[in-house]
Amino acid sequence: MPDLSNPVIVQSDRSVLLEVLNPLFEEARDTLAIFAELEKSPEYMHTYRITPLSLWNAASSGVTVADVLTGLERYSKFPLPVAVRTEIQQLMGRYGLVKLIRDGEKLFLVAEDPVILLEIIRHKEVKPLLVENARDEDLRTSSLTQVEIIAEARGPLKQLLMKLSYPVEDLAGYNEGTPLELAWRSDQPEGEPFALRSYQTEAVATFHQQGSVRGGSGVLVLPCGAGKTVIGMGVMVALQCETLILTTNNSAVKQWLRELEDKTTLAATQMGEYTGEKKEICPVTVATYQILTHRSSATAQFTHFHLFNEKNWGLIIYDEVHLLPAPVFRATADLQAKRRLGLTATLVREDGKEEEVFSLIGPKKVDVPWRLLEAQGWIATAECTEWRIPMSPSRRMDYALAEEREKFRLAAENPRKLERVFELMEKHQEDLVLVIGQYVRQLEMLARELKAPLITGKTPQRERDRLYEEFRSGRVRRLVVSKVANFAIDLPDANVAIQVSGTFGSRQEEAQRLGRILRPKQGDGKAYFYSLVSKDTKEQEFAMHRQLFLTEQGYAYKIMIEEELEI
DNA sequence: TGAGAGGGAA
DNA sequence: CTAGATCCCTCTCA
Repeated sequence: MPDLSNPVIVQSDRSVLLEVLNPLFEEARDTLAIFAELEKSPEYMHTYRITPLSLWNAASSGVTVADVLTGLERYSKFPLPVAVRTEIQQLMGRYGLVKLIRDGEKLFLVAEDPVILLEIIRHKEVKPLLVENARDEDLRTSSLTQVEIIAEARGPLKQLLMKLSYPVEDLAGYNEGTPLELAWRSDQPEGEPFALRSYQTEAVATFHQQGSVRGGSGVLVLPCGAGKTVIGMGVMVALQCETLILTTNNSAVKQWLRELEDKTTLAATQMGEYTGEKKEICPVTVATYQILTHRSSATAQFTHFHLFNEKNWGLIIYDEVHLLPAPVFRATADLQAKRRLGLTATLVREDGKEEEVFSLIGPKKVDVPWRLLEAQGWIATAECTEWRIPMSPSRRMDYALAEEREKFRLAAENPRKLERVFELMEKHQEDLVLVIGQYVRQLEMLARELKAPLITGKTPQRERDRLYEEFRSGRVRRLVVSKVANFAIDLPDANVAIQVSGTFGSRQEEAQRLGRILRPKQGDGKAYFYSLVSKDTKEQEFAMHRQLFLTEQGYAYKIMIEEELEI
């Protein structure tokens, strides 16, 4: 029976339309997020797509075909297209059709259905990954259900089978690594003893699975502010082994070390950093991705890959796994016998290598919904507004005549944004406001007009520290910041962010910037995020793409349109 | 030994 | 697609 009051339309190409203004929108969105990817999020109608990977990620975190189908049926206006129903069954059923298991030192690829196994081992790229006598035609009988593979081929085989649409369930287990004793510190320096939040405890347990082969590798998806570091440390405490932590930049390295020192019993001598600055190798070592991707100019070899073998790591933590660079994937393919924990706020990568994450780090284990955190008061409620601001008639003319590549910048630097910034400043006099933008020229102008300090990449660290401190103490209530805001985790919290320009459509960027203002606040506890874009321009289009991530995370954007001036 | 500038990379 | 920022290495200067 059609029920037109429902918010969802499922189409036979596996795309899903969701009405934003429908009373069931939020419920339906939270359901779709479990097994579908958000593709577009304009004001009134969001588009999701059910992909093989989104189904496999769901399957690996325990979601069943029945869950998906009933979820879709509950919110759908029309009966599910039969084709979609069968495709979901077939695709989702493929996860776990083939498994990797271990018997002593040997690794086997296993399938209950001999036909599937035969299809796989006949494949010419699979063949070289099997042990020699398994390649022999004569050994293949119609009832063959397992075949030995070369142990080193564990990673490459999983990648290859992913391409052939047979996502492998890897149950071959792990090396324990060198043991390392560590625990949470009971003597917290600052009052309250430290305790994991309930969803953090659950996340650790789901990853760990009491050390069984079902746990031990995979990705935890946690919204900004959910405490990724804490969960990483929780896994370390559960596993008690030497650990390599890989992260995006130097300040994140410092942050991990600070947190480890503050919250665990590890002694300072047991942890170190492996970066451009220092090359320490300790039982717990924190390194940047960048140092691993560095090649010697003479030999073009990766200079620091030896770090992976310097110690018998029992766990590798991939912080912000959506940013993990390609060479590190290659190294990780050879590390499949080590436990691997990926941490991220989103599975979506701008380079589209989501399948590599699934094959080589592991499938999604846990997805902590943003709404849970908000409901429990761990993050602030944010009000997001996009202001569409027209350009002056003369600028519109310039825009129309400009080269493709100049258009974006012309729109981004629309001087009429300044008036809106002043108005917002007026409204938020008592608040701590960050003005964030992409073009230094534009920001210099804004800083001058607002009489606020400016921080860009050129600002020396000392100067930054001083300004951060002034801001933190409230002596300075406005800061103008460039792209440094995307990376600097030491930037103090604010409760208002005004984005005057952003890059071409990076979803992560928007998220990082919003993350700046999401810590719970005093007062009305609310955070405000404003994005200023020039009306009817490329900038407006790119803004839509950026907002995808926030919509995915459960934020609603309010669109405000400024009136044209009379000519 | 450490700070700082300059260049290349992704 | 740009412009901007970061990181790593190397070199120089005290």
